[in-house]
Amino acid sequence: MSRIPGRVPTQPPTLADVAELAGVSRQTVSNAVNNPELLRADTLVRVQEAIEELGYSPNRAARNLRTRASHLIGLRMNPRQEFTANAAMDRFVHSLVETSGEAGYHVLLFTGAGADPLAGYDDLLRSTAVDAFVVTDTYLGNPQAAWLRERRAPFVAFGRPWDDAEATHPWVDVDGAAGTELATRHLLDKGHERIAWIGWRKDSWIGQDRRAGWSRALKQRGLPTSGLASRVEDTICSGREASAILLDEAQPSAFVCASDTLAMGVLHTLADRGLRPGEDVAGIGFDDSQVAQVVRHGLTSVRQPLEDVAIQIVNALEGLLAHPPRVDPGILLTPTLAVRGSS
Amino acid sequence: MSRIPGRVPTQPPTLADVAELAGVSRQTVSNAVNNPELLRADTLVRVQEAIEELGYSPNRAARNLRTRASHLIGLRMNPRQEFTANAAMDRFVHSLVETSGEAGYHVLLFTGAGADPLAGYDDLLRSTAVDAFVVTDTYLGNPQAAWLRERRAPFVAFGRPWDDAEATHPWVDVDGAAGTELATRHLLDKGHERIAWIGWRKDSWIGQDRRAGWSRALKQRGLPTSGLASRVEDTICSGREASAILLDEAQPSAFVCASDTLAMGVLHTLADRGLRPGEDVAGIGFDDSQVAQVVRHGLTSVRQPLEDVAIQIVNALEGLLAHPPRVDPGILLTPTLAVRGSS
DNA sequence: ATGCTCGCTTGGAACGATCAAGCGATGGAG
DNA sequence: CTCCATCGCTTGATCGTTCCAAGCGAGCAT
Repeated sequence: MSRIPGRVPTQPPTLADVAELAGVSRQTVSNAVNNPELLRADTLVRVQEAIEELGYSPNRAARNLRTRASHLIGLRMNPRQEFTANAAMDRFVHSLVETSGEAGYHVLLFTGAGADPLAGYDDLLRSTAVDAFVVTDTYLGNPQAAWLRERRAPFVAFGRPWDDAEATHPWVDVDGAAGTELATRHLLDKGHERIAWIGWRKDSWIGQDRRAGWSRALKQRGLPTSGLASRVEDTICSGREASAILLDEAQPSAFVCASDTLAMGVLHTLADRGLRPGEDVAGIGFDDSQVAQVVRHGLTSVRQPLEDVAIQIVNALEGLLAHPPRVDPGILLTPTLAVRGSS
Repeated sequence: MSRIPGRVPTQPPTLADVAELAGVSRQTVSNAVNNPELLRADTLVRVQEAIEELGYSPNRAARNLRTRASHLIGLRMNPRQEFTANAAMDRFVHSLVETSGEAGYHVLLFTGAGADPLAGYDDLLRSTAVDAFVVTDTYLGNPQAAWLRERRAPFVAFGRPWDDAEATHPWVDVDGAAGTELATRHLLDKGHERIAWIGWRKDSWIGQDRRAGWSRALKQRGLPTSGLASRVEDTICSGREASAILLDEAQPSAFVCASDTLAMGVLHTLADRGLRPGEDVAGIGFDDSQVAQVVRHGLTSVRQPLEDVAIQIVNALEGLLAHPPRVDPGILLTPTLAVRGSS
C-alpha cells in the first residue's frame, strides 16, 4: 500500500513508496539497501535512482524492531567530578563517537541517576534501547562487569578487570606503568638521578600501576626509590604539599606524578620557592590535559592514545555483535610522552 | 500470543506476556504503563505486579515505530579543536544529558563526518532516529538553522540567531556582554581605572558581544576605552603578545579577555615581566575552564550557567515536541563571576 | 519435449507496541 | 421499563521493516 496521492509530503517516504516508483516489490528495495549483490545490475540502478529521488532512508524504528538491534552503544557519563580524569574523558568520547560512527553505530549518553549506578544500564538493557555498552568507570574494580555479564549484555570495558583475572569480557586499556616508565626514563636520560613519585593511595589499582612504572625504571638503573614516594589525594593542594615535603626531606631533582593535577601542585611548589620548572627541578604529569598544554612553559605529560583505544573498543564491539559473536582478548596500549618545558 | 512454553528466557518479556500473567489484555497493560489513571485500582496493582515479576520494560523500537517518536535528542559534537571553547562544551553536555534524562530523553551523539556539517543531521532526520536536535555551533551565523527549519525538524539552539533576527526557532544563550560587564565592574570596584580588552576579530558575533560589556561598563563611568582594546586569534600566544603590547603602549592595570585562553596569555606576560597577577596587574578570563581553576593563584573568570542553559533547552524541546507544539521565545541567561587570585 | 536447477522476484507473516473502535455491565434519567 | 451515557476493559488494525517460503521465467541437460 502506498501513500494517498494527495497527501502532503510531511511523512517521510517508505520502502513501499520507493518500490512503487521503481516498479518493483518492497523486498527488492530492501535487498537493494541491505544486499545489493542479490540484484541484477540494471534493477539495482533503477531502485537506487528511486531512493535518491524520494530521499528515502530506512525507518530506524521499524528496522530495529524487526532485526532486534538498535545500532546504538550506551555510554554512561560518570558523575561529574570537577577535575579528576575528566580531561581524558572528553577526548575519549570524541574519538569513540567518531570511530563508532564510521562503523555504523551511534553513541547514546546516559547517567546513572543518583546512587545506583546500575539503574541506567538496567533500563536501557531491558527496553532493548542499545545493542551494547562501553564501560569506563572500572577504576575501583567494576561491579557493572559482573552485573552485565550475568544479564548477557554485550559490553567492552575501557580499563582492565584488575580484581578479576578470570573476567571474560573484552577490554582495552592503556599501560600506565609503561607511561610512567617512559616518563622516568626521559628524566634519567636528562641526567636526573633522584626522581620522586607523587601518586594516589594504595586502593587505587590505576595508581599502583602507574607507580610501578616509576619504580621499575629506577630499579633497573640501580637507583633508590625509598623515601622518594608519596601517596595523596588527587588534588592540586595535595600535590603541592607532598612536593614541598619531598623537596625538604629527600632533595629530588625531578617529580613524576600520577596525574596532571598533582603535577600542577608540584609546579606551584616550585613557583613558591622560586625554582624554575624544567631547569632547576623537572616535573611530569599524566593525561596530557588542557592544563598541561597551556600552563607556562608547558607541562610534560604522559598522553594516552585515546584515539586508538576508541578504535580497539569499537572493533571489539563489532566482534561481540557479529554472528556468531567473537570475544576478543584484552588489549593493552602504550602511551606516549608529550614533552614540554617542565622537563 | 505468548511465548512458547519451553522457550529459554533469553528473549525479554513482551506486553503480551505481562497481559497473560495478569489475566488482562495487551491494551490494558499498555494503559497501565502509559495512562495508569484509566485503570481500576485493583487491576492496576495486578498488572504492576506482573510487570515487576517478569521484569518487563516496553520495547523501545516497537514503541518508537508506533508513536513515531524516539525520545532521542541529537547533539553534534563539533570537530575537535584542541582547546577553544571546548572546556565549556564538556560541562554543557553533562548538564544536558542529566536534564534530558529526567525528562525521559536520551542524548545521541554524532559527528558530521568530514566537510559537510549537514550530512549527519540529514541522515538522522530522514531515518527518524531522533525527535529533535540541539544545535550548538552557532558562532558564525548558523546555516543549519535555516536548513533544519526548511525540513521542519524540531531543534533548539544554544546560541542566539545573531544574523537573523526573524528566526523563529527557540534558542537559549548566555549574555556574554553581561558577563564581561560584570568582570569589568568587579575590576572597577577594586579601584582599577585603566582596564584593557583582549578579544577576537570582528567577524565573531560572540566576540563582539563580549567586547560590548567591557566598553559599556567603562563608558558608564566615563572611563576611556580607546587604545585599550586588541583583537587577536584565540591562542595563548596571541594573548601573550597582545598583552605585552598593551602594557607597553597603554599601561593598563587590568585585563578583561574574551576567553580563558587569552587570559592565560596575559598571565604568561605578567610572569615574563615579574609582575604578580592580582596584585600588580589583574586579569579576568571567560568560561571558567579547568585551566582557570588550577593555574597558580587561580584565574578569575566569567562562568556560564550551563546547568541552567541545559534546563531551559530541555524545556524548550519539550515544548516543541508537545501536542500541540509550543515554540518558546529566546532566552538569555546571565553568567556569574568566579573570583580567584588573578583579580 | 520434459524435467530440473538457478536466479531473481513476490506476497504474506512476523517484530511489539499504540490507536481506534467496540462491547458488556452498570447506573441514572425519563 | 426503556434508553443512553459512562466506565473498564477487549479486539482488530496498523506503524515500516525484514524474514520466509513460494512463484516464475529462463537456461540447460537429458
